[in-house]
Amino acid sequence: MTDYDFRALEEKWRGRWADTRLHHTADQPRRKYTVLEMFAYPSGDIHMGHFRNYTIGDVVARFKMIQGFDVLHPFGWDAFGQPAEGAAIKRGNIHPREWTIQNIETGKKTLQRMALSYDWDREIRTCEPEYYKWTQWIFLQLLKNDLAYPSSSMVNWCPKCETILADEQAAGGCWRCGAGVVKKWIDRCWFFRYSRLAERLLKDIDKLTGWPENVRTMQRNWIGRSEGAEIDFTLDTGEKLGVFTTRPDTIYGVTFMALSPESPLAARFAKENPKVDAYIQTALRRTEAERAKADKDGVFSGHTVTNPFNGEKAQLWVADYVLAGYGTGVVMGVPAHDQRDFEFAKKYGIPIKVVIRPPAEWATATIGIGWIPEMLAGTELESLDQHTLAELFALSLAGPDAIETDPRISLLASIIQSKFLTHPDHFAEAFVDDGVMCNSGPFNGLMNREGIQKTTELAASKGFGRAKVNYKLRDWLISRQRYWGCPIPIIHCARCGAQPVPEKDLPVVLPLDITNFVPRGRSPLADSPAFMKAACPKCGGPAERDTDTMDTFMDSSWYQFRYVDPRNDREIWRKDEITKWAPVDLYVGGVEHATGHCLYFRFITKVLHDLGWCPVDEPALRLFNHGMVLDAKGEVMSKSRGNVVSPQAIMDKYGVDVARLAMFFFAPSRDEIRWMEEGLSGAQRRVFRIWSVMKELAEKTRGFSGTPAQAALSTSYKHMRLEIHAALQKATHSFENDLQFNTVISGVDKALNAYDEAIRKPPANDDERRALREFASILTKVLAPMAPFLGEEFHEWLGGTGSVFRSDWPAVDPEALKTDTIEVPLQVNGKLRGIVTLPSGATEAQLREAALAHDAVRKLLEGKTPRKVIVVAGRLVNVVV
RNA sequence: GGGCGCGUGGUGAAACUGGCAAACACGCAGGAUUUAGGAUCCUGUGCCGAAAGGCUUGUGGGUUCGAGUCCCACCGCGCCCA
Repeated sequence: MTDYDFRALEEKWRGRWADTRLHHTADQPRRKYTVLEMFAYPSGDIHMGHFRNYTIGDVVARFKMIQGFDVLHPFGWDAFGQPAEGAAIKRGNIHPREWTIQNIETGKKTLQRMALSYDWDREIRTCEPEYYKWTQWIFLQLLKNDLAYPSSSMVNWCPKCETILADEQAAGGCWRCGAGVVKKWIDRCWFFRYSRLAERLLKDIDKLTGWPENVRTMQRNWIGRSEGAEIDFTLDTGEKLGVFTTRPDTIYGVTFMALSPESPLAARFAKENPKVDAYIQTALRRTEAERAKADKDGVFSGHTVTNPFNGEKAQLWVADYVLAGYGTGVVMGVPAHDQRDFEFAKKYGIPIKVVIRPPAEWATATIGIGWIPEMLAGTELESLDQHTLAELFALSLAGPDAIETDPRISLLASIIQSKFLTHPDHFAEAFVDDGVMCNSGPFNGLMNREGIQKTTELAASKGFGRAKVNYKLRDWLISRQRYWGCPIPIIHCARCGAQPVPEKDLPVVLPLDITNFVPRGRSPLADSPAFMKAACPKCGGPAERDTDTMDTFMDSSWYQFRYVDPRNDREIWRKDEITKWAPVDLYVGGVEHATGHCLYFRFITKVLHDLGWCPVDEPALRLFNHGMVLDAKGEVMSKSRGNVVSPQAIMDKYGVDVARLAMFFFAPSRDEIRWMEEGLSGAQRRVFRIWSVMKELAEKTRGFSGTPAQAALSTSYKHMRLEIHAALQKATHSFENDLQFNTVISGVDKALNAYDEAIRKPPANDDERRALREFASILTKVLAPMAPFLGEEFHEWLGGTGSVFRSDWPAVDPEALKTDTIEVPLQVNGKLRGIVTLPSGATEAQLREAALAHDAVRKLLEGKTPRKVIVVAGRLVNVVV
């Protein structure tokens, strides 16, 4: 039976923490540590994923507290967003704000139960004017520094949410509802010049040594830097048409050009050609996924372009495999050397012109030559053997250029040119590898890698092209046609155009008297005359407010630093406050934010740094991605599956400490875990055991303190001491580095097992009593970050005054980790054949001697001298026969 | 298709810079105690084998005195990007 009563324990310590303001942030930190978990979107109550995320951060925060750091560990709410409107529409009688606040209150209560060491005085909520005033202020700073601009544009549009999405939110379907994303023209929307910082965001990834390698790679790919050239083609209307390509070496292979359906030029052609118009209409209604399909299609625009390198004309098509975001929205079609162009050309019978000569093996294997002999019937090439034919064929792909080397090629080449190259059916795929340039005028014979440079140089010298770096990263479109978000602080005046709201007039308050949130393709704010009506800040004349609200990723792009001075209404924060706490030392959250939030968050940090508001230009030194919490079958928990485990129910039944320990023991923090009930009973048993051990120890060792004399301890007490110091070492390392709390707990278990073994014999002297006391003391400290209530209670039992989190972290005693003897495995030819016990200090010679004297080893040696004996000091001996 | 990561007992997992694979638990089996137990304690538990012994970290190669760990190929799974 146990008298462990978690309810009483929790109540007692929660009260003390409140009374002593334990989690209050220091005003003047000496040694600071800032730990942040990604804040929560308040939808319903806190779930298991949150529970895991936040307890992981809490362990580190509490560990740092015991170590004597002044910790900033705050929490807030990502409180704007569409689900609030969805709930309002569905239920009819609740306002998004009301729904949000209710959820925050519910969630906050749960978090407070979870014993998280948050300083709630610093709580922030992005939907409150005191917060979003500064979101708007940041917008104005961006505008002032030419980092924000208005535009009309073809945008990603989610037909279900009826709003614009940024590229990263549209990839693979709407990030929020999953619906297929289509394109739509929007007359007025705001962009941030993300691309202007692309190079810095990329380069500084190198500085993020505390970030997981996969996130760094994902960000690099996302930014997608590519080097190439921009070549000006001439449209038949006389206009220039700039095309970005990474393969200027294939410029002579251009047989067509393709425009993305969302490009303004395509829109223009649509007006003069109904077929083009019809195609664009269809294409824009397709989702990204549909557009990425294997079967490429397009329509001839009716126009041609001229290649400045050779004056050749190429048809200009509109094709939806060309994405608006790539370069200028035009690609040059080189079917012989690009797989997508190849498929497109094949479908529409566009010629394929080889300009990089593939090796013979490739040509015969991928193109196939079986069709050739038929064409050669009746010519002098009729009797060629397969091998020669293959070689000649590969050479002939270079066309007339290769004629001189062998007259037979001339004939074959002419067949190839006339029959084959215009009938691409024979090709199986494009040749995309490196090779020698051919059919490329002055560049013939160059390796194509070199050709990339040479063609670019030629274009530059002639003025029709230039070297260029392109990024996949597009500017960040932040306008959303939704109600529940931060209003964009812009006033539109018929005379003066878009004018920023003066800083003194911030915040532009989101009106609360809106009742209809049903998406109609425009912001509900447009229907509020009271909100819309404004005076132009420039001319004072009648004007209208911008109807849109900002992408909620904007709210979360700067919150990390608002915690340093969350109630400031005069400036975003006092500069000395941010200097105290920035950067974040540890940021904990899910990997799903790798390229979205985590990149925005870096972007805004850099902007604020450049403007002098932030001492660092990277927000977080270290990022830790925890694993997901799945159900017992390994499936994602969701309401629709009906497999949701609620942290509330677990805490009701087992208490917070048990719930936390169970979670930690399942797997390392970075791995996904399956939530299984057995884990809870196991954790509960462990807590009962620790409770009774501690109870006994607190009583029996009262009055003892200090380090026991190692020599006075019996073997089992020495071993107990070794295990508790090993656990301490493990904890010290793990709480700081890998966050593998499961191994810390197993270290505790091992120590407890060693204790059970030792205590079979009652302590024989005061040093053994001291060892027991030390054991209890270390156990308390190791446990405290993970199970804070137990930590506090045990600390008190051991006579500690004040909180365990204001005590100190014990040092590992190297003496305790030493053993008198070591067990040395003996191997013969790498196979384990025996174990000898030797004194710890045994020399290499002694190890060698002991090994060779060992029965099993001698038997296998059969009197022969070993060829070699490998002795690894303190580890093992391997005898090689 | 490209990039990254991961494959270890019945289960969750452990293994520092290559050095006794399976720590620590869960489960299971046997025992003790108990009015009882889904409580507690003890013992056992990778596989094959009666044992001696042999085998074992997805599969196949390689490097090494020695490989879960390093290298190559393949299979399977996951994530991200196309």
